[in-house]
Amino acid sequence: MEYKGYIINEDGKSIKVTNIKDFNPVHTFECGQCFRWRRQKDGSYTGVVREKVVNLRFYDGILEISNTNLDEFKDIWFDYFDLGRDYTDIKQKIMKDEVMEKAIAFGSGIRLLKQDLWEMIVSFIFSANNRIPMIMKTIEAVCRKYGNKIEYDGNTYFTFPSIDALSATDVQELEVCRGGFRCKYVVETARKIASGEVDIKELNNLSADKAGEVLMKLPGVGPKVSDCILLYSGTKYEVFPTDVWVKRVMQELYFKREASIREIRKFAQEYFGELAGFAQQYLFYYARENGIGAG
DNA sequence: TTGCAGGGGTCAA
DNA sequence: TTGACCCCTGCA
Repeated sequence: MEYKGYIINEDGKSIKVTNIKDFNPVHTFECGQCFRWRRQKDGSYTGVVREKVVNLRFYDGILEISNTNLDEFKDIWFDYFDLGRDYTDIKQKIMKDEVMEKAIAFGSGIRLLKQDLWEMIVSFIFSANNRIPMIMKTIEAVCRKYGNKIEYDGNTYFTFPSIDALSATDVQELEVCRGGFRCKYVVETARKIASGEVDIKELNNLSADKAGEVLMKLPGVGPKVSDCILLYSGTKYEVFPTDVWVKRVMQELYFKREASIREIRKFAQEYFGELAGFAQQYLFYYARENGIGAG
């Protein structure tokens, strides 16, 4: 069966998608954009997306996804893995200098996942002033406590909780998930969205700046978290989330001096234009994995 | 063993 | 513009 240029075989348990380019699961799942994909001993990745648990492996240009089928490929995975986008072309366009050449070579298999907007809002509120392993633990605990149970391959997994589930809880209860001072932001945010005070369905129709303004009405969401939410939900690609790592790599490799977050964002958005978000992801992964600016 | 700094920012003063 | 902030890890 062919679907939008990909040849897909399904056997009732899994699908194999051939002709996948510009994809490497390590680059994609370890580049800081997602928190719920876990590397298995055999090198495959298992993750929860929407109501599904799947296991994924990649070899010889073949993307094999277990516990799914062709209908779900069309409905979920094609968009989720951004398979309609030509990353070869994107990379060429943002490879403007030697820095980007190195960063892109290093993370050549990064794809920006189109993840659930609500899940990104909560996840990146938890990310503020926090470390990745800790963020993952907290999110997992939140799913365990407030999500729905899914059984797969002898293990129990949990879906990401609904807006209603988190708006109905109270801060003290959420705090057992070890989210610290961010818990009050998450509960308040859930309530503002549930009540309709902040409308997150309209973000697609707004400019990136306006969409950011809407998101920043939510407690715990500032410029950086807002950019992450927009980028990793596939809502806007011209944003340039500037955290401490991106700040460091930009200072060291572009500015050659101290520069403010504001200045860096502005520069990047002018330099990379509508593809700034992609550039950020290669730069972030390159900086963090190589400890650029850390010493 | 204990103690302390600091982290993929945001908020409030 | 600057400190506090939950919790945890790394390192004296």
